[in-house]
Parts: sequence; C-alpha cells; structure tokens
Amino acid sequence: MSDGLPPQMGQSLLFLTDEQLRKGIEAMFFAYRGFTADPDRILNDKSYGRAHHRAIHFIHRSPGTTVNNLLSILGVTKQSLNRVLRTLIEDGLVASTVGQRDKRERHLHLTEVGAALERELSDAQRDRMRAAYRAAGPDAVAGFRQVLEAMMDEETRHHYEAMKDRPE
Amino acid sequence: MSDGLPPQMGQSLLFLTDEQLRKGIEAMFFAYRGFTADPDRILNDKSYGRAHHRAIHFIHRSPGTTVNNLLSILGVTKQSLNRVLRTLIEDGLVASTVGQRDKRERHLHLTEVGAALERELSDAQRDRMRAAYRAAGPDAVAGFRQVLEAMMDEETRHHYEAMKDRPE
DNA sequence: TTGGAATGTCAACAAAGCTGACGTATTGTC
DNA sequence: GACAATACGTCAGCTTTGTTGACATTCCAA
Repeated sequence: MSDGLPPQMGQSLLFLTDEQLRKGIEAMFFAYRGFTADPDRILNDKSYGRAHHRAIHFIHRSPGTTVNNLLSILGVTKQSLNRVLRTLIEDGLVASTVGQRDKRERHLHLTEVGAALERELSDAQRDRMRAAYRAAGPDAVAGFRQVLEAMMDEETRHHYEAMKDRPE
Repeated sequence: MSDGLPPQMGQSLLFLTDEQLRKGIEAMFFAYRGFTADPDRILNDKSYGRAHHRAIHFIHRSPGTTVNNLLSILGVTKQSLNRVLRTLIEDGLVASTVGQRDKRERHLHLTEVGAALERELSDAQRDRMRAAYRAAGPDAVAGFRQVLEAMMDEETRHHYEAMKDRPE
C-alpha cells in the first residue's frame, strides 16, 4: 500500500503528518472527557463543579498555599476563584487562616471533610488512569508524559515542574 | 537511593504507583490548557468560543453530518449545540440543508468562510502539537496515543475510532 | 389514518469564566 | 510617619456554554 509520501520519509517522520497530528488532537479531545467523567459524576451529586475539584486538588497538593498562588496555578481570576472558595469554606471543606508572617495572606487547608472528598475524587480519577496505564504499559506511559509536558505553555510547565516532585 | 518499594516491584510496576498516577493526572490538566490556548486566542478575537471550534472541527471532518450525529460526538444537549450552530449559520460559516430522504434532518457543511476559519484554527493547534511531537519523538507519540485511547469511555472510543481512519 | 417516536427550535435558567471598581488591612519604602 | 504597593474580598454586570422544559414538524408503523 502507498502512504502518498516520498520514500525517504519513512516511519521516522510519519508521526508528523497532518493526519497523525489530527488523530492526536482528536485523541486529546475525547480522552479529556474520560479524564473528567468520573469526578464530574461525584461532584454533580454534591452540587459542586469541576472548578471546586481543581481548587480542592491543589489545596491538597500544597497545604497552606495562599490565594494568590492558587490563582496563578489555576490560571483564573480571583473573582472566579473566590466564588468557588467561598462555598468550600462555608461548607466546611476548606479552612482559611490569616498568615503569620504576612497577615494580608490567607493560608488554605483542607478540613477532614474536605480531605475526604479529595480522596473520593482522586480515587475515582486514579482508577481510570491506572486502568489506562495498565492497558498501555510502562513505555507508553513514559511517552504519554513526554508529549503532554511538551504541549504545555512555558509558564504552565513551571507550575507543573514545581508540583512534580513534591511528596504525596 | 530507595524508592520505598519492595525490591521485586521494580521499574515494571513503578508506573502504577499513586505518585506516578498523580503526575499523569496533573500533566493531563496542565497540558489541556496548552492544547486549547492557541485556538482560544483566535476564537476570542472573533468572539467565538471553544464550542464553536468543536462544531466547526467535526463538521469539517464529517461533511453533511446531521445535528443528531454531531450531538452524540460532542456529548452535549441539542439545545446547547443549537445555539452555537445558529450563530455559525447566521454568520455564514455553516450551511444547513434539509434532508432529502428525511426532511426532519439537517445536513451540515462548512462554507468557504467556515472552511477558512477551520484551517486557521487547526493550523494553530497542529503547530503546537507538531512541536510537542517533534520534541518527544515517534515512540513517545505512539505511547501518548495508546494511553489516551485507553482513557476514553467506551462510547467515546467508538466515535474516535470511527473518525480515525477517515481520509482528511 | 392516526398516534407515537424522532428531529430540531425557542425560552429560561445555572455554572463558571471574565472585566472593572472599590474597600480594607497590611507591608515595605522614601 | 506618610504613602505607594500588595493581598484579599466583594459588588455589579457581562459572556460562554452547559442544563431542562415546552413545542413544532416530520416520519413511520399499527
């Protein structure tokens, strides 16, 4: 069969054809739906949304983080984050404490209830990720991460790298 | 250095630790931002949104598709899609024609103007994808696609597969 | 032929993003 | 000590994109 490409362009560059790139784009689109599907179901039952999940996730990852820091990680405005944060604090999932050194800052922590929801959400999300990893194998996983990292914006990658090797 | 795991659990299963899974989850989150960033900028200038991009993309991919079919691919309600579709039709980017066999159906096509925007958007998105692919290399790309496909819902994967090997 | 299923449209509402303006407390600087 | 800058919260209002509910049109099968 002919691939319509000059013979010197073999497997080595075949992954850069528009066709291959399009498949990657569509794979990314469809996979992201699966990626968020399980947490979305849990959140929906509790009348929270994806925005709450994101806040909870990164507060869990960086306990004591400030509002400003969370803002730059999430890449949203403070008004938008504030709406979400307010409901989480009102509902007793997140605790906000005035900073010791700098009293203008608020340090954010998950309460026991918040931590419980975080576990429920990340368990669900990890289950799917684990199944995908298992199905694809270790080499595929390494490639998966490489491509994703190369796809990030410069600033975003800094956030990712900073987060990356922090203990659980 | 110790990885805190029993010695018989070497590299082979290391990719399934919660730590590794968490990195994958965060990589997916941050990468998706990059994935949509370039089209988003273009769309913003033209006061369209991501939903318009998705509609345009899949109408381009399946010319003559019906509203119902598009609905199940995009995974949204018909009311939500209809709003987007209406503006695209009003603005002359999409043509909607009554079905021959079944007059309830509307068949959707891109106009010349619509096709031009589609090219602009997919060029931008492909550029980033190409850079990521090039940086990661062919083996990584294969793994990337494998993991993404394994991450999809069953039904979603059917849509993806159906789309996959259709000529450009 | 008629009643139900399928397709698509209109209306109203909710979640979550945005900008802009403003208030307050605190910090750091001249 | 005065004053600018920073961190945070909030109000108002707008946009995008999702939702449900109600409805018109068309098709098909009993």
